[in-house]
Formats: sequence, structure tokens, C-alpha cells
Amino acid sequence: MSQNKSSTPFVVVLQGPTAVGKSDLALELAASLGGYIISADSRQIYSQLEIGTAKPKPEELKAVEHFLIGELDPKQAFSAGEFVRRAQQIISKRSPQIPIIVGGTGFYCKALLDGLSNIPAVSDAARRELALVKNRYAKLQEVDPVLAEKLHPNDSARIERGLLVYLSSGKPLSSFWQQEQAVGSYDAFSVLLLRERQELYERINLRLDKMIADGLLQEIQELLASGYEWSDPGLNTVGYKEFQPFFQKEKSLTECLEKAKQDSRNFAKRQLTWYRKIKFDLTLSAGSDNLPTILSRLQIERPWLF
RNA sequence: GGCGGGAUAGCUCAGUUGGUAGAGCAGAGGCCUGAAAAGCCUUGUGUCCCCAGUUCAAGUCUGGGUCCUGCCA
Repeated sequence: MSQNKSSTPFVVVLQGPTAVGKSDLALELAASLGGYIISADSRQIYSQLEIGTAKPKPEELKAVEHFLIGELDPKQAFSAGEFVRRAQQIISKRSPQIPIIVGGTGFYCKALLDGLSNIPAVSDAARRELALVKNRYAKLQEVDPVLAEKLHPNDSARIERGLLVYLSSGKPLSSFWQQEQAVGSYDAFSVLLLRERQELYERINLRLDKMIADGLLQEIQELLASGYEWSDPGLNTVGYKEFQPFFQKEKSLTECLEKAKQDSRNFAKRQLTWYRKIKFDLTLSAGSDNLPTILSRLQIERPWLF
């Protein structure tokens, strides 16, 4: 047991709801293990969204090497598949350095660890064709009954995705599930960082107030002035989209700020629901001195690291 | 002080010709195979402000209180 049993790369995964305090712990952990950080965050991947996505500060980005932060233009769409591809590449290139994968996008972490079915990319032609489909759920029932069975008729996003895959490939999305999964197998140590609900909600509220104080509105103003639009993927982000009515002079700043806080709280709740069914090696309560706890566990379970 | 409007779920409010009440939001729980900070589902017994009256029956009508609120003074 003196070394990693196979060549499977070792990764630490740190997850938790928004505003719980993941970044600080990740920095400490990376420093202790001599590792680097990969952000598993569907919003921090965008450039120019600094304040509202609570990106690490420049000093922090300098102290520890970070990946997948600010790499994408807000006009570009991103996806779980793309995340997995990029993360895998970074991990293999950097091996045997230890990546600390930190982020609140649970789906990305799951996709990286458990793999995604190998589903063909969606074509532009399919998108154009989809625009002509009237009753989408009925169409999906006809074309991919297996998927339709699993979806609620109101679940527009997944119905759309199912149809796009069918229109692109000519095969039902569900037919790809059985196929081999593109699993990059890792020896992962998964940590969940939690906080008491009430306290988490209070932190979220305070964080939004602080974002405004730190110049969130100016940041949005600059984005708009640079030609970004509210319909761009990057701006479809909690902490940004709620301020559209303010910039369009339809609602007061207070109203928009309250909505942003509300949406963040709802988001945190959804994250917590997601994490409940994910298996973690260690669940920690934020606020205490968690670094030693993680390190001692690793010393026992992954002695070759030390 | 005068003339109005209102008092119903944590919040904002609906409630039809009287038959013991319902939406949105919040809260809570859940789903999730390339938009996941997205998308979606489930979940509402509360002194209908108080007292008295009419009535088989009052959130709903009548009278009297109390407290908000708008305009005029």
C-alpha cells in the first residue's frame, strides 16, 4: 500500500452549495497537497463575469494554479461534455500533480467521475428543424417513447434536447444510453462542504449585497456596453439576469436585488437536493477547521500521497 | 374632523346571486445522461380583525367596536 495501486490519477473533488465557502478550503488543500485547482463551475468558466460569479481574486489565482476559469466568452455556450473533455485533458497533462476539483455544478462533477453516454453533437440543421415542431412532447413520444416516458410534458429543456439529438442523428437519444460510456476513470476522494440552511441563506444575502458594493452593476454595464446581450449564455446567470429589468428601467434596484437573492437561495436549495443522493467520502461542516480533517483521512486512505 | 377604501395562509391578494375558502410568491420535499447558476414535479386547516344580530346556513348581509390606509380639511 505504499503507492497508488494503478495508474488511475488521484483527484480530490470538493463540492457544496453556493456561498458555503468552498474556494477558501480548496486553496488551503491545494497548497497542502502541492496540487492545483480545476473549477467545476458552469459560470466561472466565462470571462468578464467576475463579481457576480464570485470568482477567486487575482491574488488567489496567482497563489495556486487554476483551470477552467474565465476561459470562455459569454456569448459561447458550454456543456457538461465540454467540461469533461477539458478537465480530462488537464488532468492527464498535469499528472501526477493532484487536481482539486472545486465547484457547485454537481452535474459536471458527476459527469467527470461517472461518465456521460457518447451522444453525437447537435447540428445546426436540427436546430432549424426543431423551430418548426409544434407539439414537441407529442413529437418526442413518437420519435423516442423511452425518453418521453421518463420526462414530464412540461420539462421543455429535456424534451428539446431529446428532439435535437433525434433530428441530428436520426436515432433516439435513449438509444445511446446503453452504449459505452466515455468514463475517464479516476481515484477520487469526494468531499461535501455543508452549512446550516438558515446560515447559508444569510450568507447568500450578504454576498449579494457585497457584490453590489463591489461594483456588480458597473460590471454588467460594461458587458452591455461591449455588445453582450441578455440572451447570451453567460448572462443567463443568477446574479446577472435579475438585473435586466433594472437596466431596462422596469424595476427598481431593490426589487432586482431581492430577486437575485431569492434566486440564489432557490439555487442553493436545488444543489442541496442534488448532493443528497451523491456519495461522498467525507461530509464537512463549513466554519470549522476542516483542512486537518481532510489531510488525516487522506493519510490513512491514500498514504502514498505523503 | 369630513368623505371613501381595506382588514382572508409567512407575504401579495382572489372569493362569483349567503352553503364553513383559493391562487401567485416564500418555505419544505423531490427529479435530473452535453443549457445544470438551466429545466421540471409534488406540497396550503387558516381565530376569513372582534362582538352582537338576521338566517336552516355568513368570509359573504345588518349594527356596533378596533386597527390600517387614500383624498379633503
